[in-house]
Amino acid sequence: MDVHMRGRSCSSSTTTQSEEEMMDLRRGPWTVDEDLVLVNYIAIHGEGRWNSLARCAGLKRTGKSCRLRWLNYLRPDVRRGNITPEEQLLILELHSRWGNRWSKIAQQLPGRTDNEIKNYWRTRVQKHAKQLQCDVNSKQFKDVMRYFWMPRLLERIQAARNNNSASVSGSVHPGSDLGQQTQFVVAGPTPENSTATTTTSDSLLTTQHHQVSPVSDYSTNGDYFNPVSDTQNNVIPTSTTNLGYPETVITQWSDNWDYSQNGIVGGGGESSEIYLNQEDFWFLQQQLCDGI
DNA sequence: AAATGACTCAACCGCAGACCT
DNA sequence: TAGGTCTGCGGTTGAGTCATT
Repeated sequence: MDVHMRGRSCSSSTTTQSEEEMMDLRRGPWTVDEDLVLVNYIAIHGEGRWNSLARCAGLKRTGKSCRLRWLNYLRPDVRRGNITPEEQLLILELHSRWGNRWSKIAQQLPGRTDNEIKNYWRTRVQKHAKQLQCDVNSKQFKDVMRYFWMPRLLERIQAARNNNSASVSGSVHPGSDLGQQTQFVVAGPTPENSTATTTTSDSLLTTQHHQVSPVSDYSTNGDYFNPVSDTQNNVIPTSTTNLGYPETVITQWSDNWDYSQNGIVGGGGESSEIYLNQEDFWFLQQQLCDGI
């Protein structure tokens, strides 16, 4: 925080609770005018000292509210739009490492806010856990994430990279350091005793791609993972171990994921989310109940 | 076209720790 | 050093939007 903001340059000193109550502070959604006032004020004076900032800028808001509005919405480097597969992967990995440390996780995703990541986790990830009828912190669900969800995301990233490699070499997406810095730990029989593969994302992309069954022909039918037929019994060769699980399980899991469900976010095949249909959930639940 | 339910996400709240006087 | 204030974090809420019936 800027040291110069520590001083109380505005007319009044501290504002007591009762004074605040008398100032009929505004609450609820911000207006365009309020946004402009806040942005202009911060452009001149910098951020920080939110309570005095709110007073000096003439905003009838709490300092907290101003801070939140700035950090989560008005800041110029805030990224808008869907969470990309790369970001999803990073969130899953970092959450498995740090838990609900949203701000810490957000620091690893440039332009994303802790609020956004927290919302993503609650609306998407916890939803899957709920539908699988297991706790989001349970070992079973963590296994689903680690051994299935994350590899699928990696495949998706790999596929996207392959598609883009002709025109843009080596890019993940703007603002992401995924390709340069991030290390993932995904593989291994169990999180606790695993001989986990620690590698850069680039090499992991290659490695992981061989550890899970290949995706069926989404590139030609445009339907990322919509099993048309033969979803239970087809044998897809894998070149290495299937993370300690029987190959049939991995194959069946893979073939029952449905990426094509009409999107809550983005819609259809364009969605970056991974969805399950009812049969998928039933199947996964059976696997979980059987202890895989 | 209207009603209903599901979903998203901006914004709020309470708390803890840091900081200031 | 104590008390007050500020900041940042994680949890929660509810208005708005979209899809389905």
